[in-house]
Amino acid sequence: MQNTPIHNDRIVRRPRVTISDVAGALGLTKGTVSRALNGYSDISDGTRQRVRRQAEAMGYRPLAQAQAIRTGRSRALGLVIQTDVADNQRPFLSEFLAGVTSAASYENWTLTVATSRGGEEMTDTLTRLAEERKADGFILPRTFYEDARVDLLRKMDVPFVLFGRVKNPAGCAWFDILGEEAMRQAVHRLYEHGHRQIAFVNGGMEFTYSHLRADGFHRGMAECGLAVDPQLLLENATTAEAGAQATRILLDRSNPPTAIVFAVDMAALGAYEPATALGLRIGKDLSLISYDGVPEGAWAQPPLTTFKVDSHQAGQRLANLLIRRVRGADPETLRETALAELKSGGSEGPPFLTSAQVASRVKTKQLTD
Amino acid sequence: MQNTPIHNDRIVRRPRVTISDVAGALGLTKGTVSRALNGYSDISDGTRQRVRRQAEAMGYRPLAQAQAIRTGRSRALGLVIQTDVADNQRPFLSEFLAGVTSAASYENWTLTVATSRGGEEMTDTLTRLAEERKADGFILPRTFYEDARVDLLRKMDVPFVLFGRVKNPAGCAWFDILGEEAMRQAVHRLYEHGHRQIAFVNGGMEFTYSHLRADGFHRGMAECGLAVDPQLLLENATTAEAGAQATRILLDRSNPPTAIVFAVDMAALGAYEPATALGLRIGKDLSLISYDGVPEGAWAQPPLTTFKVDSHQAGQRLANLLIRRVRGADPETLRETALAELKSGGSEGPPFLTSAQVASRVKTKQLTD
DNA sequence: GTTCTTGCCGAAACCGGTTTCGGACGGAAT
DNA sequence: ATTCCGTCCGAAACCGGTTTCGGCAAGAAC
Repeated sequence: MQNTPIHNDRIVRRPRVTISDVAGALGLTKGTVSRALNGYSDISDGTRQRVRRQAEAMGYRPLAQAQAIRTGRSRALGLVIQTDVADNQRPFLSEFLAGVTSAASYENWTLTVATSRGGEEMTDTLTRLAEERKADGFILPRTFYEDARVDLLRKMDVPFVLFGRVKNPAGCAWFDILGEEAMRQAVHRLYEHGHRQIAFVNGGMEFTYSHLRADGFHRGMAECGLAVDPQLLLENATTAEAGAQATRILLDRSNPPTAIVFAVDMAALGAYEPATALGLRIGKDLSLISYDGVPEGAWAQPPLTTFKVDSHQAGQRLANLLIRRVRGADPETLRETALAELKSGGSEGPPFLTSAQVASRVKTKQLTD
Repeated sequence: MQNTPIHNDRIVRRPRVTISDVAGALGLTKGTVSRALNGYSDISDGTRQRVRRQAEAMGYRPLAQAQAIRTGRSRALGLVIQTDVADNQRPFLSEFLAGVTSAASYENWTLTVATSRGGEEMTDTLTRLAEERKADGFILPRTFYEDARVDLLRKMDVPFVLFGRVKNPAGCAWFDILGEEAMRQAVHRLYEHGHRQIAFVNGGMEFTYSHLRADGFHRGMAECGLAVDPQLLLENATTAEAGAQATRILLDRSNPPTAIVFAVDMAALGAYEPATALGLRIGKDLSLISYDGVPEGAWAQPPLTTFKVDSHQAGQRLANLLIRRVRGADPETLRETALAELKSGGSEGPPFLTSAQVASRVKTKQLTD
């Protein structure tokens, strides 16, 4: 009997054009062809041209896997999505992926995706993907202020780019949307509407974006000559429930806000229910401006005014940056930012009530319930 | 000067444990170790045990890329997401990916993701991924009734599994949610509420699911002893706009429905605006039941009653099926289905009006506008 | 006319695996 | 004591690329 493996395998698959085929057709050796295509300096221009043309004509495409075992690089980007956090980025995942893969495939790269819940699994997954060379580098979405992934990849000397920023930016490349600028503009917009009592509900302080957006809010307030009332600052609201809770707290203050800036859409969406229950009309008695541009916002009544993030662009830029990073560019030269775009939805406008009137309406409503 | 490539490259990366390391530690050759680990019959049980243990102890993990250049398989699943269709699956992409990658990584496989707009690019992308062996097989989401991807992969003899079904199922493996069963139950539920005039708004007829859901609707109607009024059947509504348009048409009939079954959530969400504008209260004067479970549904007032799909499970099962398929299993043995789960939201209930009363209210409203 | 460069390419090793082939060894049959 | 046959492993080829090394030929320097 023949010597056979236990698993019986499928065979076939259309033969590919190999580098030897190209070399044979030109009467060269495969080593020469390889050097010609990879831009080595010891190949004459004439030969290089001939090789390029022939390879093109025969439809030769190097097998990334075969290259990888020698070079260690397989022309694959890595993306590990964390599935256990309340991630307002999720609705945009499709567009984000489209951005990443379109930029990647333009350079003939591909994208390897994995998921993880929790930091433990994240470390394992990143390590495994890097060691098995399923990814030459990583895009790290949703950065934390102090990010364990960054430490890990730095230590392993694996290239990466951040979607977002981090506390210690040394050696980091990134793309980010300037959320601080959006928050600043939100304050200005509300100020121009006539609001003076403006609250800010931030996201989770473990994320970098929360620190930045808080900065932006404070800057905006300062520029408008408004004092920030610590009573009107809340944190850690990334879900509708948390947003609702925050809204109730704010409206229960002695000097309730006439407008609230939310760092996160999902939290802002939570404001509708308690505000309505207290007899306050969104966009009139209570104005909201938020950030992200989640599709749910368009379905709220009135639709949520928000700063929308262009996820497709983000993915595209990140892929581009990472490819350059893997090819050896200095990370500190690979830093780009973009602005979020205001999508006015009707959840903000000139105040119909003063803070005092809001307070008394809330009191009244609470007594009658 | 040295002979150097144009791109200067990064070096290093922590050394891996190779098969030769394992072989050396045992005083065997790497060929023997390879056969031992791959279950060849010409290795004694004793040796196999020793090799297994040693490999485990040293933390040896074969490099999929290196295996691939000989075997043609790289332990990678392929997923190409079409980004140009109105895809109500998109909100679930994150969960779907989590399902796929968790099942894949359990078997030490990875996932390669690409996107495409349009069928042309789809063909190119699938071909490229298969030829470059970035994927050993594909998960095909969102199947069409007649699906070009299936024809292509059949011809190239590349393994695949469908998320959904197709017209000609020969040689196809799949996982699918029984949308027809959901539609059937929707009719029953509305019938029990007391509805007799039930409309059906289907999705795009190029998709298989639309044919199946139509079947389910008809079966449900027949089981309830209700005749299907062709005037109350519409198609090709997959967006809110299309759903709104369909709703206006239906309510303008001489015998308008008291309840509408939608094949797609996004279309159902479009019904709220025109119904409200015509003075009809959703869940009372007009009942809605739909399918998908998109998050937006929970934000509608009242929340949309819908059959929710478990995307995580779907991804998991599909990954599992595809791995078995690549390993050589007969595709016709790889077919699984699951049921969607009803998520009651308040958009349906006993009818407050008869069809005639709906008609007259619509007429009145239209005249006064 | 040598010798020294320099430009350019072939040859071969190498990457980390898989697979084929053949032979050493031991026990059973003759 | 041969012969024969399995069992089990080493050796080497192979997959499709990359990279090192050495050498040949032509032109420059002497």
